[in-house]
Formats: sequence, C-alpha cells, structure tokens
Amino acid sequence: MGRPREFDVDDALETAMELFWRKGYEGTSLTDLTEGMGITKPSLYGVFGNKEGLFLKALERYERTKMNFFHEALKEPKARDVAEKILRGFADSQTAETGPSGCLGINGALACSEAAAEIQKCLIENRHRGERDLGKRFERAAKEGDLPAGHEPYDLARYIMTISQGTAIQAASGADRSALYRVIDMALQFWPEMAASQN
Amino acid sequence: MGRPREFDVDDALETAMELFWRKGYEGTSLTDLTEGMGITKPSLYGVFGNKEGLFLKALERYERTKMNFFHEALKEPKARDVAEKILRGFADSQTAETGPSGCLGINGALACSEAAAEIQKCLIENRHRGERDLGKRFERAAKEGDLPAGHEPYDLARYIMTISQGTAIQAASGADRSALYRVIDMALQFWPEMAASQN
DNA sequence: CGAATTATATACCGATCGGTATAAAAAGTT
DNA sequence: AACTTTTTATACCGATCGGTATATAATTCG
Repeated sequence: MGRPREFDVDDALETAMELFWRKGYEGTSLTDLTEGMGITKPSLYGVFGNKEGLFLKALERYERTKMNFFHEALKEPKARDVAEKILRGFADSQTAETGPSGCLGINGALACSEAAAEIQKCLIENRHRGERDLGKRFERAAKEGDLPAGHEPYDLARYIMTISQGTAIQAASGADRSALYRVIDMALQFWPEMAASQN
Repeated sequence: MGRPREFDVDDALETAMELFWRKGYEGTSLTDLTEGMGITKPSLYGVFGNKEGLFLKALERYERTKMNFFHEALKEPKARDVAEKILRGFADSQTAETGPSGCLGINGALACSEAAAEIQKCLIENRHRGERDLGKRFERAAKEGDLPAGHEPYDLARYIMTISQGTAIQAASGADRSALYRVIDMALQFWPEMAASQN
C-alpha cells in the first residue's frame, strides 16, 4: 500500500556507484547524486538513509558485481592461476569501457577530511580483508607445495595486491587494458608454472 | 620596506604540504591550512595566491625535497640499480616516520569533483612525466644491452611505476617499510643482475 | 615626525555542503 | 467516498566552503 516508488532502486544505486567511483566519496555531492539518479533528496534519504549509507550500499554492489572475480579466482586449483586471475580481473574491471577507470575501493576515499574518516577506514579494512583472504589461499598452496620456493604466502598476497593497486592508479591515469596486461605479464614472470601438486 | 612578515614562508609551506599529503587537495580546508600554518587567510592569499597556488607550490616543494631520489636514481650506471633505487626511494618516502604515509602525488587528487579537475590533471601529468623519464633511461639501457631480454623500455618503466604506485596505496593502508621492501624484492626477482655493459 | 608601504586581524561575502520539515500526490483498504 | 500509508516536490536549515573588503599595526624612507 502507499504511493508506489517512481524509480528503480537498483538503477539508482548503479548510478551512485559510478559517481562515487569516478569522483570519490567527498568529491561527489548530493546534487551530483540526485541529478544523476534522477531523484530528489527526500527520496534518496528515504531509501538509502544518508550519504554514508548510500556509499556503503554502492560499495556492496561494487563488490558483488565488479569484484566477484576475486573469490572465484581463489577457487582455482593452482596458486599461480589464482594470482593471474586476480591480476587480470582487477585490470579488466579498472579499464572497462563502460564505467569509470580505476577502483572504487581506492578512488572512494584514499586521502580525505575527518568527515570521511569512517568511509576511509572501511575501505582500508576492505583492502586488508582481500589481502588476508588471498594470503590464506596461498597458505594452503604452500602446504600443497604449490608456491615458488623461498616465498611466504602473505608476502606473495601483499605482492599481488600491490600490483593490483598499482594498476588501479595506472588506469585512473589513463593506461589502457593492454598496457596493464603487459605489466601483469612482467609481474608474474618470476612465478614459474609448476608441476602438479606433489603432496 | 613595509611591515615585516611574521611567519616563515618555508615552514608554512612545509605544513601545507603535509596537510595536503595526508588529507588530499579537497579534503584539506582553508581552515585546516591557516590553523596548521599559524597564519590568517589574508596572509595565505597574499603569499600563495589561492588554494590552488598553494597546492602547486607545496607539490613543487614535495618534488624537490621528497622525490629528489628519483632523478638521482636515473644516474645509476646499471638499469637494474636505477629500478631498485627508485622502488626503495618511493617506499622510503611513503613510510617515513615523520610525515604522512603514501604519496602526495596520488593522495592529492586521485578522484575528485570538477572543482579540483585542474589539480587532478596536473598530478596525472606528473606521473606520466616520471614514467616517461624512466622510459627514456631504459631506452638508453636497451642500447647498452643493459635490459633483461624480451622487455621493452617503456613497459619496464610502467612496471616500475606501477609497483611504486601500488606501494603508495599499501603505505596509505598501514603497511610498514619492511613489508614494502619484501614486495620490492619480489618485483625485482625476474630482473637478473647483469654483467658489465657489452656494447 | 610624517608619508609610504606591506602585513596583519576582523568581519564579512555568496555559494554550496549534507540534511530535513512540510505538505501535496498517489496508491491500497474499508 | 473517506482513511491510511508511502513517496513525492518544494522550500528551507545551520554549517562550512573558498575568497575578500576594510581597517589597523608595524616597518623603512624622507
């Protein structure tokens, strides 16, 4: 019952996500959001709570729709394939023709005022979580004899995430996908294709 | 003649640089700046023009005092030493105990509103310039037979800059220097120490 | 001592920030 | 039709944004 909503919540959230992705949390004003989403401020606040709530919902959508490759990659049987799928997955997302360049998790609030400190903290934790998940996957690989000699799992995880964060800056600076792929090729060069697990 | 200035311009600029470094261009308000620098707005505008002028002067100071290792590194006789000095130089600067974490050139304006578009563009050009300078150095190395086989100079330059930009995000996320050093060790693993130039 | 010059402090400017109060509009329920 | 519920549109809120006008304080020159 009640008056029916005149806009699609999912479409509006998609637009908000793209705006935050392109302009960052603080760089995106409520006017940017309401004009882009085609709704008024009371509608926005009615559905999403406030700007911070909207960002968090947009981030959740981003993780669900753009970062889904990450947890898929963790399922690869060989650690090197995990690493490569993650690197190329990030590069693909960062250079998609539709949608902004770079990464929402980094563009969102890398350096900001105290007003955005909570968002910044949330994004940092997001990065740590990804790195930790990858480290755990590499711990398994170490037990399986599936890591290159002389490397710690969590160091490898940090390495892979560092490359991906670097490509995010590169993409935000105008680098195209093929350029990032060449970077990734170099980053993986030290990591030999390994024989089948021998545990 | 005239009333003498009551503050040290260099000290004030140093403070402004650190504020922009930590909070970004848009995240740093004039109140942050005047309170931090210990001067009033008319004084700030009298000496530095406006917020954008102040940022550009702070960036210039940053390049001069924090990025000086970069052009020093280009003078290394061996390309691998150039790469390593640059990587460790960035990591050192990004994790200095005094001063903010990360990189002013990235924290300053990665994603922002239209109001900061000019600053953003300037920082992107800054990154391109560094990459180009390194690429030129590697071109020379290629002629000298000083590059690992199968690598293009400008791809190598992008690779090195991507790692450094990645460590900037890592540092901004709390990673310490030793963690970044381990990343750098891995990043350079594919690049063998080469015999003396044979041209 | 003036006069000229520069820097300071205070108070203010219009614009925009995120957020909301109020009331009308559009639906279902009875 | 009347009542209830939800969403809409409009207008507004105090706070802060970057930037400046005005006047006073502090110096050198004559």
